Amino acid sequence: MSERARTPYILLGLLCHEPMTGYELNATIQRTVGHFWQESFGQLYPTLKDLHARGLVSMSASAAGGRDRKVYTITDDGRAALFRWLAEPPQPSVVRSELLLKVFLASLGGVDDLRPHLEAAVRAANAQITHLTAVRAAVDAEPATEHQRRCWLLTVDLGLRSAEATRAWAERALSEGT
Amino acid sequence: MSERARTPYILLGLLCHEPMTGYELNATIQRTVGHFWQESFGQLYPTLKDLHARGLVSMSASAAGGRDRKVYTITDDGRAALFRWLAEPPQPSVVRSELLLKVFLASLGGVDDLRPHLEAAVRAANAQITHLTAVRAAVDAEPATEHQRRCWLLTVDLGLRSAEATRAWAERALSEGT
DNA sequence: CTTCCATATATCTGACAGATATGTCCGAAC
DNA sequence: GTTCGGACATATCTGTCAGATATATGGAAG
Repeated sequence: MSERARTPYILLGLLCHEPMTGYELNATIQRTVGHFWQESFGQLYPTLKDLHARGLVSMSASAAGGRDRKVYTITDDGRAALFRWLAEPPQPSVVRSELLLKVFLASLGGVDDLRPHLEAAVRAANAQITHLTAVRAAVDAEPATEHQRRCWLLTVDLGLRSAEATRAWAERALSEGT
Repeated sequence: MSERARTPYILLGLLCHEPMTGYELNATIQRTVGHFWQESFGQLYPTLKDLHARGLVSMSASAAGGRDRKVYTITDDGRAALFRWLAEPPQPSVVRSELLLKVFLASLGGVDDLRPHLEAAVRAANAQITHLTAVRAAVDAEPATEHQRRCWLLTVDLGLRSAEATRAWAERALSEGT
């Protein structure tokens, strides 16, 4: 686990609130930050193992009672590592838009191929707006401090603005498409 | 090279315009689609080798005259593969915003740590807007058809809208920050 | 009673970014 | 005239990560 890895920190961040299993961590990520952050089990489980080996989390396994279950709890070292990382300037995200690539390359094959892609983009943006509006409503229902809700709503807000910008762009491109 | 790989297609797309070396392909990518697509040499050179092995591009090496130089030209098979891919619906991009992750987790450590990150985001958005405005001006100077310019400008336009949305969001977050 | 879904863990493959290594050619400073 | 830096040019290696796959349990619906 080098400098660049970020999976450790989202896990440490969520474990600050309460101890969880890997499965629960994944579900929580999807529910709370799924609109701007994804994790996969292929990344999650090895990272938890590594975090445990480095003493940033502690683990309590309960194979008894049938179902496998490993509950992870953040340690003081883990909290320290997280806060150190949070203070560092965030690295710019690597963007790779397949939609825009196809728009750019559409100059090769005619705009007719492009229309379905733009229509799909409008539908996706609308779905995203619907989803984020529901998330925004859910945040208020969440048992959390006012400050926590404000930070969370901030992330939802940028998601909404981006989705709306994308929708407006795609609709304009469709109406202009000669 | 599986179904999911997209590096091959940007290379094929650019080689539709003119034969190029790997180095020139990288420079062209940065100049034309750098605002929404990046490539690295570690991905580019092996992909060109593979594309050649599969007969989607032809290669003409000229080690003579000192400097190494391999010029790649797209084949009919390459063009066919590209157009097949362009017709497929674009896969949604995986988003992973380190800035938003730190905003979300800021509920743990106080907003004071957040302000420098938001100020950096405003600066980055301004830089991006400046850059894309310059790109937009450069597109008109480019020797290309009207249709090509339209497709290209469309990608620049979404970049500008996104950057403006991000700037507005970050400025609002800063002014609201109690 | 079995089929389907949520819970739960784990590994493997392939895509990809970033770093590193190596070497040439050319123009400018010195 | 030579050395130094930057553009040109190729290539590989490491580590991060997404997605697919494998495996197994418990509970609810049918």
